[in-house]
Amino acid sequence: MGPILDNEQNEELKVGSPTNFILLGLSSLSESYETVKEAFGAVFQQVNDLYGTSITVKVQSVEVILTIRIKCGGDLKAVCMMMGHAGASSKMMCPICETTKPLMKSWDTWKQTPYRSDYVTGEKNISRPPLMPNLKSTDICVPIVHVLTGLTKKGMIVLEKKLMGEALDWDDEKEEELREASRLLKYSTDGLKSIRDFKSKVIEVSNLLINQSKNPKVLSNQACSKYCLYDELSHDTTLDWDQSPCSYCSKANHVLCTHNWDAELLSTINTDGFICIDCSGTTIDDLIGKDRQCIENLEEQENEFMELAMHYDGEWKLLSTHESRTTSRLVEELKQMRIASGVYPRYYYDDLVGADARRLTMPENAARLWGLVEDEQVRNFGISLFGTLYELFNLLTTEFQSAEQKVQFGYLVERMQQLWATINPTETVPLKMHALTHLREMMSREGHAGREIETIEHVHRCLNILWPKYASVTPLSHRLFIIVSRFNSRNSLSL
DNA sequence: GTAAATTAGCGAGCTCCCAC
DNA sequence: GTGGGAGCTCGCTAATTTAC
Repeated sequence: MGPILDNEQNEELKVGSPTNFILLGLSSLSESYETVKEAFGAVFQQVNDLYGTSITVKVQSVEVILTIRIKCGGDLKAVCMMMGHAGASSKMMCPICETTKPLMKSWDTWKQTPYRSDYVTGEKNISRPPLMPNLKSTDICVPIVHVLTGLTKKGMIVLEKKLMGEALDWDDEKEEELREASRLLKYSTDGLKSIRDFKSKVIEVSNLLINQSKNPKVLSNQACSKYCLYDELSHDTTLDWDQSPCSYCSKANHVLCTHNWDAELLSTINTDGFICIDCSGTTIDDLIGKDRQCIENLEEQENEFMELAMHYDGEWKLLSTHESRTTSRLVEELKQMRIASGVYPRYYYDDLVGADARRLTMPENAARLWGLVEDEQVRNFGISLFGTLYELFNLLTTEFQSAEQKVQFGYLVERMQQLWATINPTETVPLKMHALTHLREMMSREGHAGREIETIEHVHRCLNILWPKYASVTPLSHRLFIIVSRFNSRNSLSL
């Protein structure tokens, strides 16, 4: 809820600042009519009852009576929901006026926009009771930037379909070369990454093999004497084999084959917890079986290691042409390749359209885009269209208090609609273009206050970010308290 | 200078609703 | 039942920043 005061406090109010807003409620439910009504029905009822009532306030020490006005705003979907409207796809698609879709199919009739006089459930696509029935159609405000950016984007899509196919004369063969280069680049970068991963895998496997083969507890002296091919060496008296006493008795019957182990390695062996054959209750056959299993496991590990090593060799040979080329360099090479191609590939076009819609309102960008179009007349209209949008955005950054600024706003909206109709004479009028007409009237009537509605969209976005951020805070009432505290009485909101 | 981490932007896919 | 328009979320990618 945002109070907009027409007194000396006005100077401190910043358009679009959370300072102007008091958060009355918060819900993580879906934006459907039923859930919103269930969650906030009582609040809407109270606000609705305030409509048209009077309060006495002091303005410069003089008591004056003010009549409370209630304004409803948000994106078109939210406005439709508030007024019980069926939605933008319905026949009488506008929640503010009684225009119909058929009228929108012609640029000659689309401006017939008689305001709705009432909101009767079951009539004129009002499918549910309005959440605030006291509100009139003139109380509905449309978020300005929301509409303008939407139109910018929509305009680009329409123009893309109509004009770009003809405007860009590209070389399909060359484009395929670039696609191939992109695929190679991806393979190269993935390959370089896989080599890094492989190196760490080699280290991991090596450590595993060393650790496993270091375990002396596997081989008992008896088992070793039967199994090991170097039995005669296993009793080498130059080595002290009996350094591993049993944990439960004094026996130290652990022996290792000298073929595999030298004194230095033996000194690194940890024999803590060793249990002799007698105390462990195992048989010689058990131990031999265990030994065999151990050897097989070792062989499996070695085979895996060798396979990886061979794979590594193959990978490296394949990627040797990219030796010393880092990811960044490869990316840069591809960029240069694209530039050197000498055509306007779709990549270039994608970059242009993929940018923020607002960026396209800059005259130089509009000129850059329209420079691609051969048709001089279309180019001129296009530049004018985006130039007009640019001027509209600029006007919104002003105080927007003087009559001249309001007239200028109306003129720019009119000009934009004319240009749009000239460029897209056979296109159905987009809903946001229709909303622009209401927006023009609203800005003229409400002045700078009309822009406050835009803040609602900002608030919506901020809350969508804040809510999951505090998801772990319980109980729910505490979470709500934190979020509301962050929101109310702040000059700015940092997320 | 390079790699890792972070951030912003975009498109696919979704729901909802209505017209045909 | 199908298609279209509106807006939303999610995941991917590119751009940017930060760390080494």
